[in-house]
Amino acid sequence: MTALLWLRRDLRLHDLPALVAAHEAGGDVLPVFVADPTLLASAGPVRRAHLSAALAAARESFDGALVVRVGRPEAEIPGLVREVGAASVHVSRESTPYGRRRDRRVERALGDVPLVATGTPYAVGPGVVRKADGEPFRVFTPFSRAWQEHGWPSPAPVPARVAWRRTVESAPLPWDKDPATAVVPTGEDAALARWEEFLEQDLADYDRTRDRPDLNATSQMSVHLKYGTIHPRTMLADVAAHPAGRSKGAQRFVAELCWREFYADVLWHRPDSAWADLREDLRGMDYEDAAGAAADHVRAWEQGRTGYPFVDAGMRQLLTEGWIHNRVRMVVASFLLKDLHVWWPHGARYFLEHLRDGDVASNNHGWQWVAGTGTDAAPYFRVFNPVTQGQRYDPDGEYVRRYVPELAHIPGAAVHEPWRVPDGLTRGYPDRIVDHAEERAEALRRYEAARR
DNA sequence: TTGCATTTGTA
DNA sequence: ACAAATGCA
Repeated sequence: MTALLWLRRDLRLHDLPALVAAHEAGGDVLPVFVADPTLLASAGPVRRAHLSAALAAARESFDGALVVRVGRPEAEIPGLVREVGAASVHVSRESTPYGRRRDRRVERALGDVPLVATGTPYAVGPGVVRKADGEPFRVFTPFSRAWQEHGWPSPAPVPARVAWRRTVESAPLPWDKDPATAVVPTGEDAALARWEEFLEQDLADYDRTRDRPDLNATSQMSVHLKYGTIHPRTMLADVAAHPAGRSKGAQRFVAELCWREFYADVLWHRPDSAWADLREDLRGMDYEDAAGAAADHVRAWEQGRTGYPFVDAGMRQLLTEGWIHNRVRMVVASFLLKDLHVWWPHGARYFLEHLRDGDVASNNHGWQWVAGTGTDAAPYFRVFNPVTQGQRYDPDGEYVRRYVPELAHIPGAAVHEPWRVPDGLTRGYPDRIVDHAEERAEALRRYEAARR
């Protein structure tokens, strides 16, 4: 008897309840990944290349047994079940709108063979934490308190001596590596190695260093959470057992993990919030046409040529590394939304295409947070100043100079305002495409008009 | 009902 | 200091 272990965003061996369930089914286990053309279509070359590398690493973790198929899951999974005579298919429960629809389709196509969901990619399953009246939370802080009080189980043990099924042909991994991917190690071993490094070097001071993109002090674990090369429950257990586990830094790190859980919970309750404004009263807001009148502005934003160095450094980090520091994500998002008056889904789609850690729940709700259309009250003051943000969080200008070579000749914090430096704009760096003070006022006007 | 909290900007 | 909206207990 064979149990299929269908991996989606769980490319690991440790702390994987669905693997425990597949093993306990009693026979051998066949791990499979289905490369779904629908999901691949929304991913740019960086994410596809990273997925390919993660699959290659997972195949090693699974002792060579991982089978990869390319096609629609509702065809590939039942086909593989027939091919090997599997009695059950085991997965982690999915919580995104597309994933939930897909799993319903696969369940129907499987007929009598059960699709068994065990666990989720979260410490607490989306939909579980509720207010006293049973309704979901709409604000992060109360959610995080209830989430902490609810708690989570210990990491799941790796079953001893899993009998991997090996008689099945696998498709080759169909995507090429790209230069950016080579610099970010992937796979379960790499995830654990990076995690240990972060615990040792940066956890204790995380509350003070996390907002500094010049320091490389963040965990860089988002990509590992995205592909499931580590489970957040493992991370929470390691933080709790760490000497600095009760420090301000550790508390802050746990809060960041909680943001991920909160946004998955919001998406669980409101699948439409992936691409539509949660706040209905702001749905009539006046936006610029990103493909029409604002096309030149949008292209400048995408290419990192807005004339605002902190914004441009972030957008160039995205293009070269497939990743942006979180503080800078908020600043570049605010610039597209509040300075260029473009609707947030345009930015969210661009991020998902280019970010190697692109995750619908975290990414799109993060964009809604910046837009002020999301779950938070208090959007009225949420217009980031691209210059003062740079001066505050990149105080020596090192982050800007790292990504914007046309400004490398300007020392110190002066790099944040090259238009005030005599030879600041002489090496090909553009002048500001808009005046921030004017556009901030315009954004507030549009916000007020929409609410009336 | 009322007090509290809110990844910020400008004065 | 204050802006000034909203969810939550």
